[in-house]
Amino acid sequence: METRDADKLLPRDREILRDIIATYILSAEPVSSRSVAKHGRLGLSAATIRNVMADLEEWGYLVQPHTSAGRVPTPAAYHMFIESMMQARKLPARERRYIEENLASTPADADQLIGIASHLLSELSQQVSIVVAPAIGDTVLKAVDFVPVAERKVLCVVVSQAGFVDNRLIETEEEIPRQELTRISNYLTENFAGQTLRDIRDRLLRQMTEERLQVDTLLARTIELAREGLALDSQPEVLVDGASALLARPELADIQRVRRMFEAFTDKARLVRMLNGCIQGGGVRVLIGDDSDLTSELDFSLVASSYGVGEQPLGTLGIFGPSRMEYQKIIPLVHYLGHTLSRVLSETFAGAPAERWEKR
Amino acid sequence: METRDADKLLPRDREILRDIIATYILSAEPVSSRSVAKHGRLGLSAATIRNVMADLEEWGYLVQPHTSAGRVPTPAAYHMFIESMMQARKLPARERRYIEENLASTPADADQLIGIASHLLSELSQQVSIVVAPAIGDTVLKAVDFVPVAERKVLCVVVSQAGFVDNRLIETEEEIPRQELTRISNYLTENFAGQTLRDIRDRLLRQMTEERLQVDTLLARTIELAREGLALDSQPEVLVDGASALLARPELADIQRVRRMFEAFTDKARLVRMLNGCIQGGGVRVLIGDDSDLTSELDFSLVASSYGVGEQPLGTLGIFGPSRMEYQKIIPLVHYLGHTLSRVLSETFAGAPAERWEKR
DNA sequence: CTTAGCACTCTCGCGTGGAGAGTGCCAATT
DNA sequence: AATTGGCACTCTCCACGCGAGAGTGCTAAG
Repeated sequence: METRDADKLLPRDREILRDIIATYILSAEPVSSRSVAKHGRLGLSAATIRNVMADLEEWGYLVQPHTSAGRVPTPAAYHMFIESMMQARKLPARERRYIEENLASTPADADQLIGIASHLLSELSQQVSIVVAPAIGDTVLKAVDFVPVAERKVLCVVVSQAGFVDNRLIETEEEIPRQELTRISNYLTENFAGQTLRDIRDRLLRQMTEERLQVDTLLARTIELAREGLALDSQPEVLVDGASALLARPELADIQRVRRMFEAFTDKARLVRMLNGCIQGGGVRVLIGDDSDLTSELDFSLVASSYGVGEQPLGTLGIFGPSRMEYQKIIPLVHYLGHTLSRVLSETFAGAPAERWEKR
Repeated sequence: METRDADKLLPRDREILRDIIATYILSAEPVSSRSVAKHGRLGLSAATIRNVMADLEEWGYLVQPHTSAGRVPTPAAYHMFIESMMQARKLPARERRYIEENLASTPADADQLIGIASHLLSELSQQVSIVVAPAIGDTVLKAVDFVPVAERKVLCVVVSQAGFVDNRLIETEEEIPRQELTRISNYLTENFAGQTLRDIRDRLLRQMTEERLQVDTLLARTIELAREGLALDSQPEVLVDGASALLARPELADIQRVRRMFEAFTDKARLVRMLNGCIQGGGVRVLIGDDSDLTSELDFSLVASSYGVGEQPLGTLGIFGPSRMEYQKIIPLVHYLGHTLSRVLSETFAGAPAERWEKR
């Protein structure tokens, strides 16, 4: 099977392939030569279409499930379709407004925002949405606070620049009075706001080794609390929403696939790895079929985009569903939502408008 | 069909019913008279068993899917089984240790703890676990903190006595300097710790109307922040875990049921209502079949228990699965986990051992 | 190069029929 | 009077086959 580049195809062949893909996306059933001949605006007979289809199969753009069935697009076909056969439709004004209303109307902290974004994605696409929150170690500090909750137990609350809140319980070696905790909170917040947790922790630990001998108790305690409280080993959070809508689709008629899909969602680490492969560049990335083990097993695709504040990408958001998805709708949706989430985060928490997340 | 109380049944009938239920729980297939005759320790012939089974069907403890199929227990049968036919096996030491290691080894805040508990439940039962976090309005305040995150945007962080952390973004009418926010945090924490958020908010609002005229700006701001920050309208959080394990079970062979199940999980409000029906009393409650719309639709059961700190119940935790579940294992598991979670929460955050959550 | 025609292939739905499992009932037994 | 063996009956499940329908590939004609 010799593959053939997009520009090697004749315009007519491209048109036929486009028709087949578009039809299949809507119908979920193998497309026959007859239906292309009827529907297509080319005025060709079914027999001619058949010849072209045989060629397209040879180039690797179509497969048939069995002899005497219609044909189904391959991942390569979808890629070409997205690349050069569809015009990404602008997101309808209704949906833009809906997103705007839900995401930008009432003030919400960043964790709530990504929850809303996840829900919007799955609701508007009727597919599964996946949103990855920022990894804690990379977030830029806005404020730290230490709250005593029990004897020798201190709760460390970290607020990141982008408005994400994380907390962690620390067991201290000795009881630290409330006032001192407040002083330490203030000290850390005033001196280290604007740096990433990773940097702060490293600096404090270095400081500790340098001044080990003449260290005073306050500083020692500060370092102790920071070492524990700013630990970064935790996995980024992953939100998955809308799984039940997917179950309505014909490709999930058999339980085994449903199960594999759910197992895929359960393996958060793999999801994160996959999603984060898409984080470079501000645009939308699409993984189809062979691009990743996860998508190829199931004949699924992933449409993903990153979001962030100002220059800095923070997390990823995307849609996971059958390869046969309406890319003309899904891609603008993911793009718009990534952009809007970034904008809202920037406006709310940084006070400055986003630059990098240009409007499309 | 006249139902008949448990004590009206002859010992032999009870023994046979017990056998049928136990067999069905393991096999998931209608139980025949022959298999009872063979397996049972009664030394009766299949024909005799058949007569008894016909009676049991008449009393409402068994049904047959169709003539010439074995029989299946009804919800009434399960209830009787749980009530008086099984000895709740003690949880194996291995599992106790496993729970202990995961729940009580490293310090974790309450939100992490309920996450771990949820995961343990589903892992050890191979069923779906559901954990309901405390409703924010009912939690007892340990500390409040206001963190400025942007111009006129303040993040309110509330830590409850039991170690739950919640936060909410507030938009203030005018910019409030950081130092003043700290003073307000301290004021609220020192004066109101130990009361529920609901009470605090009510008291502050009343105070406001009383002193409206000669109110000073600091107090006004305090009230403004408290009104917004301690708002209680939010739904309690619900954690659902282990759905993929359930898909392996034979009762979910058809997609429609899987879908209904997922839709049930998505409707958090209903879940919470159902779970909270179980919150009274420290023990384990079991809902089967007709007890609730949710369980009857699917032939599912819910085994639930509440957890809390000291005297106060805070949330609910439980297992949701086919009625045909191994109650002898599941009930002790839910009981033990509810108890352990309560104990850990109490030890960590209240400093005092639980009394109400007695050891079994 | 296109197209009509045709033979060929494969799936799918449907009815049939037999095997198997389980029951209900009756008559015999203890 | 309770228990049991025997037997006819019912219902499910599966395998088989058959025919209809859909779609293709190929060939020969336009």
